Amino acid sequence: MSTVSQRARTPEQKQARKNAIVQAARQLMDDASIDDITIAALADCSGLARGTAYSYFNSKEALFLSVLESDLRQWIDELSLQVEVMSANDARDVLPALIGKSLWQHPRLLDLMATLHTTLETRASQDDIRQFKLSLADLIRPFAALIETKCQLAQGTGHSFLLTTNALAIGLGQMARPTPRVAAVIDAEPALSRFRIDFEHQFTQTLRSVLQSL
Amino acid sequence: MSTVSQRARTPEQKQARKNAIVQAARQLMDDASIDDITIAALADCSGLARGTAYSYFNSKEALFLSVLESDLRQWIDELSLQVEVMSANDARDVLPALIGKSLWQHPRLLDLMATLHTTLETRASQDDIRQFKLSLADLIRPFAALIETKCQLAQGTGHSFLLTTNALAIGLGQMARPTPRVAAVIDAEPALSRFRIDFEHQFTQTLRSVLQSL
Amino acid sequence: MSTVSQRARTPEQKQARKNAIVQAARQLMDDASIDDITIAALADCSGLARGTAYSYFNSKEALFLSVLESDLRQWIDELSLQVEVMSANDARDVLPALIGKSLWQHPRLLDLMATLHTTLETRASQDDIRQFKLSLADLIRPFAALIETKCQLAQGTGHSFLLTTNALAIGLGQMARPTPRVAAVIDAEPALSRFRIDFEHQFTQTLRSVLQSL
Amino acid sequence: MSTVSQRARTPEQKQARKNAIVQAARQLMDDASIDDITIAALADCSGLARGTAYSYFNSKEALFLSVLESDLRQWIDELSLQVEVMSANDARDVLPALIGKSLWQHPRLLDLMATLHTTLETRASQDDIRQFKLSLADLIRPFAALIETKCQLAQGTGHSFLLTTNALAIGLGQMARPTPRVAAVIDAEPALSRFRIDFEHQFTQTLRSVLQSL
DNA sequence: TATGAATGAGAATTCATTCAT
DNA sequence: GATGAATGAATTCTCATTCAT
Repeated sequence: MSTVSQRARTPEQKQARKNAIVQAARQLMDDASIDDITIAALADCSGLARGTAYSYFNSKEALFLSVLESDLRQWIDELSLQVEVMSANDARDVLPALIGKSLWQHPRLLDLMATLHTTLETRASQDDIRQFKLSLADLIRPFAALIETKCQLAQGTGHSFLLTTNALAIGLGQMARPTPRVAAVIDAEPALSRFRIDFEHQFTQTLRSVLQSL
Repeated sequence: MSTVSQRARTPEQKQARKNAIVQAARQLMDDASIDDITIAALADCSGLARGTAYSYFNSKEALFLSVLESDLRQWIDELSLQVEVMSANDARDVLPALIGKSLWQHPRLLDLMATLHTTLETRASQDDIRQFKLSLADLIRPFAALIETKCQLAQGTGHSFLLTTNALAIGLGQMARPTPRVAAVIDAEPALSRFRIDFEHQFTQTLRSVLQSL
Repeated sequence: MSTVSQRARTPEQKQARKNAIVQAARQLMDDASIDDITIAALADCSGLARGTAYSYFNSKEALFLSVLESDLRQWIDELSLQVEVMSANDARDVLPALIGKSLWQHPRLLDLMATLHTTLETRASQDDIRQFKLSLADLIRPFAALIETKCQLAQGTGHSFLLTTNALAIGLGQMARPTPRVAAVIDAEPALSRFRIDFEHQFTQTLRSVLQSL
Repeated sequence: MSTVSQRARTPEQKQARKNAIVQAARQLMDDASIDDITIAALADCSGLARGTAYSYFNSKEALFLSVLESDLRQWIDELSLQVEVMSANDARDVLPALIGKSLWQHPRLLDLMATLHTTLETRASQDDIRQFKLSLADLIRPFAALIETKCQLAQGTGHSFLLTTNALAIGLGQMARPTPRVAAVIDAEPALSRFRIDFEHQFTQTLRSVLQSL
């Protein structure tokens, strides 16, 4: 539970407040799924009042859309740095594993990506959706371009590649991180061993194939 | 709204009841998401009482787990027939498109697959999960084997292939079938045209690459 | 807090349940305004669970619409008996005072009538409004006819008379029964003595004039 | 959205501010009920900040009490002019229709009058209530006197007449101006045609009877 | 088995008002 | 006086599940 300054007046302070709320959300996501995180908990955790969250976000969904955007931005930034220093020879070989590894290390991002279509975009307002998607598009564009360059892909192929990346992150992310109860079942039944999934391996393999064929 | 006989006594009658409920669930899924389908509606639609559903299923989740199992069984059966008559030469080329097309024609299946890890397995009891997963394993095994044979894949690769298939079905299925509100946003903003996704194309492409490299 | 039988099965028992809830509402209205009565309190007072109220009424508003209908029915029944035994000579003279007195003795009815247009009909669903209004029409028709007969009024005049009655009940009812705070102000300021209103007197006077001129 | 000068220092400027807020309230009342008008909207519309409204009014209720007072003052002034030029012969005949017509043309006033006892006086502070009522008394006194003179009524009868006027304005005003939803129900059901009310007619009739008998 | 009445937990959101600046 | 960020109380309604009959 972090507390912030008294009252946000300047745009910077306001942004700081937004960040504080987003940060609280991140924290809570370590121990609970989005559905189980209440605005009350969020408020407590960020040291603000229940209603204050709503001066910064239109809804719970808008809030988590913001978390996703911010997490995604960080992730892409991180990755971009690594991709940029990559030799063009390696890129096709190394990129899939790099992404897979990175994704696996960002379970919150995997959660958010899976929740996006299921819950977030289902309940958010059109305006919030639009804003999020436009930001997302801006975020993706240069990254797709960078990948195209490094991997010497045809124009437009970068987007397609990221699309598949996203689909796999959602699908494999869910399969590879079962809830404790599901994990217990899988572990207890030898016949279910096939359902124990190695995210990084599976993800990398698939993405590598995709990249090969582009 | 179908009505069934007064009282199910024989195992056959009981199975008929189960089927009736599953059938009602299928029907309702045409117009609503699982979350929006209430047990009350299910009861009405199957001509039974609210409580009766609980004589046949332990929970709402267990019920939809049954729907998924049943849908999946049908789907695999259908597909198996088509794969079996496939010439081994074509298989690698044709299989991905075949699966993609078929999946796209079974939106209910796409919904169920996406809901499985998110909701169904999260809330169902361990027993129900176990039962479902064991059935699923039985269902998949011969299909994976068939694919391995037809496509001349190494042992175990069939499973891996189906894993990827599943991940893509979940991820791309969600992206390619936005809710009306999301679709409206995408359609209204030229900058978002990239988010309009051709499921069959994207799916087939990816799966073909995967198959190629196995 | 009254408790009722375990489970309402027959239509009679169900009606009894409805009545019990309505009765609880009546009870609570003695000490609080409709706005201040929560469904929770209502449930407690009727010995039922929160949700149960909603199997009998679609909304809080629908519930109070029922209270109003029932109170009105009783009131009209009572009054009808008295009007019926009235000599035709007296009727025009006596009716206004009778109504005025009776209304004054039914403060809950005054409250409900005032709330009807303000809150109840504003928030209830169309269906609930329709049902209420149709019942109301049925309730009023014979009463209006009775009045026409007794007071030897022209056809249709009874309705008009009741309309005015209603308007005065609403308006004068509010003015004549100020909240404690308002009453305190009026009592403390001599200049406001005119705002201390004798409901029965004012009501009767006005209604008598109206009746005279019909 | 009107904007006012930077800072009110002189009493005139302060009064101007108050007027600006009252004016904004009037504007917003054209499209929304008092309950639906938020202080935020009021602030926006008057070009002031949320908190500033509270330098001029103790509460939302006090504010609308001011609107009512001001509207009532204008209305009485208007009407007084017309009554003053009335011939004493006509007065009794013409006054009810004049008031009815004028009231019907001031829907905002009807709203405020209906809200007065229901909400405004219920929630305002004693001081605000006192102040309002005293102003009201001052407002009414000369008008009542004027009516007494013109219509040759006994002393004190003018007040009584205005009392009835108020009651009818409240009651009939509500009945004659149903919300769209209620109107839809009434229009759709032939059995409810009696609930479609002609305010001016009903009001004038009743008031004329009252006046006759005074 | 079948029924369907009863249960009751659970949480987002609004908005008048305050008060630090 | 003016501002507007922060506050936080307060409540309806849904719906999966149970269990008496």
